[in-house]
Amino acid sequence: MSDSTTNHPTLAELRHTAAHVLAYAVQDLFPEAKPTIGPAIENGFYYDFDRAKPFTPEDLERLTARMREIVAANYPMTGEQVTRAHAIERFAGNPYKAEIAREIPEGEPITLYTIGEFTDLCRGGHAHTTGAIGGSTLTSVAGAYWRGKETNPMLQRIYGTAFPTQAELDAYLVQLAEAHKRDHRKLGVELDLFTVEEEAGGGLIFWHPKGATVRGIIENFIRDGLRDRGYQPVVTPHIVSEKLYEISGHLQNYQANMFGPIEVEEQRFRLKPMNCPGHILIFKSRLHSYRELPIRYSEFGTVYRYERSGVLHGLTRVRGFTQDDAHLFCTPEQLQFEFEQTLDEALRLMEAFGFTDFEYFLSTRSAAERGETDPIAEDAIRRALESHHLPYQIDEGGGAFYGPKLDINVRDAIGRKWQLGTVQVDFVLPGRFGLKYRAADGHDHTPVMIHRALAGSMERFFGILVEHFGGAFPAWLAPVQAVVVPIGETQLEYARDVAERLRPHGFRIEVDESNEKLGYKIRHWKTQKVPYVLVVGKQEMADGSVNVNERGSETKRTVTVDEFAQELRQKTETRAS
RNA sequence: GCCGUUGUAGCUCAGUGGUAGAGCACCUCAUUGGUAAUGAGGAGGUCACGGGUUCAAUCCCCGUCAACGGCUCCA
Repeated sequence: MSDSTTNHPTLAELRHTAAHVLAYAVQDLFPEAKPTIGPAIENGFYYDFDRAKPFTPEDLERLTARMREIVAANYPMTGEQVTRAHAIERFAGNPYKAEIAREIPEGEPITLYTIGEFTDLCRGGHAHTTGAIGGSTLTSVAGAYWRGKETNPMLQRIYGTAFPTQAELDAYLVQLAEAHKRDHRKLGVELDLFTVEEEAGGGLIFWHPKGATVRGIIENFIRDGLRDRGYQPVVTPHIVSEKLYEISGHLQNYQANMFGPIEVEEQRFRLKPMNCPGHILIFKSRLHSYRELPIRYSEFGTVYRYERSGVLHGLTRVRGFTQDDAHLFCTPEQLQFEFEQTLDEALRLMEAFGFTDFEYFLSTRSAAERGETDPIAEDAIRRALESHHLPYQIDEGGGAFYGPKLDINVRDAIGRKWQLGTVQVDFVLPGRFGLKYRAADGHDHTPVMIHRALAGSMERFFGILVEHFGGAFPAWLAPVQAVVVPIGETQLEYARDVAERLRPHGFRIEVDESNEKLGYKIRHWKTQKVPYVLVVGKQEMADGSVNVNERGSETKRTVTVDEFAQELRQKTETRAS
């Protein structure tokens, strides 16, 4: 790094500078706390301190006030290069800093940076002065292990964020509030979509009628795609003999994520953590000719994986979930085409659900796991990405234990990233299970497998959709598409009649039979984010119409029931947003 | 699992060492109201659970459980 401080700092440099400012403030107010490391991160920065007592929210307030003074003082950030011996001596009272100084490779410069009365061992990359920080705030405290290792001492981590201007900080805080409003856990309760029940245990999802309705629509969409691309449905058990997972390698490679054994009549069973072994057994149950390939088995397969209680989170990190899973068995020659078809289908799915911003990761197996087929598998993935002109990043060692994979991440409506689909190439499991097909040469050959889940898990996909749409599902997805609201009791029969005329079209229609005033009823359904409220009063009853109050629109219009049906049909068929 | 925070009505939250409150939601009655909250009444709580201190604990202390924020970001 040639220039370690700059007049036009990047956001990361600015935030790294803010981390120094925080450490300075901590040095002033809590001199006993030992600073360790404090990098910039995606949405701000943190700094870890070794201190016996945790920081309280009041401590954060005091620190924020002190940081403001340090920023206002506009201290210049000055750097100096020192010898290793000097650095180690300088931080003799701080074993963490001393450890870092000792570990800096020979030949790399060791630098100290100072603002005001605070000097830190630091690689550099800062704003020129503390005054460059226009807006900064501390957000939370958390425990964190030194260097992320559970066996190391726990430090106190303070999180914060910083921006060049106060206005940008304010905008960020507004975005945080927006994210909070869209939180699928909150909307899940408010819109009666799903719950996690304490009596049942964490990480297990109860889908209420409205959530299950949306899930059904998503599943139908996926099923249509599977049918069109020649997949066959299969169904496999949730619990099978442990022996199956010995053969597959899951017991050796995946045990930490599996629920423990269940013993029945001296046989050990396991809840399935993945669907592939089951699908493999179906493939293996009889001989296959090369003429049958590719064989594509699909299943909405529910799997159970052990996750530590502390990491469970709403619908996005759970212990039981259903994958839109499928396994393709093909010849090596067919691999490339099948992989590309799968990628096409993944893109069709995500675009239909309103995602436009994607990131692709090619995850390879770790050096220890790699075999001679890995380059072939990786090449298939790379060629598929390149033929689609899709940019991608490489995640080394992030692959499945049986092979490399392509992961697709999306950005939602407020810019957050989520991992959705995964497509994996597997030369390993077919061999382990002794899978064969009879080739044109009359000999048996081992097929190649593709594992793929495009939505990933129904739970996670649904949770992401809830946040993406902020609970306001487009008409084709909404659990209730329209509510017929009579103004007074005398229109109730007519309202029911309207609903009965719409339902045969397959529309999801409710009638508001409550004894409330019109304004109340409108408000209720608006807060429930129903796409259409159909108001019917004397006039509408007289001419067989409905007054359409559409979500997101101020204008009302009166149309016949048939006209409305046509409009809703059109929106549903085109999956209009 | 580990660190921190929080557990009071279905939800959001007040509150006190002397047996518990509001708003919304729910139920009943009146009202039949033309586009985001009609009025009145009612029901609803082992104050997360277990132990301790105290004449007395929802409140203080200890433990357990759960939820939430983190525990990947490397001077």
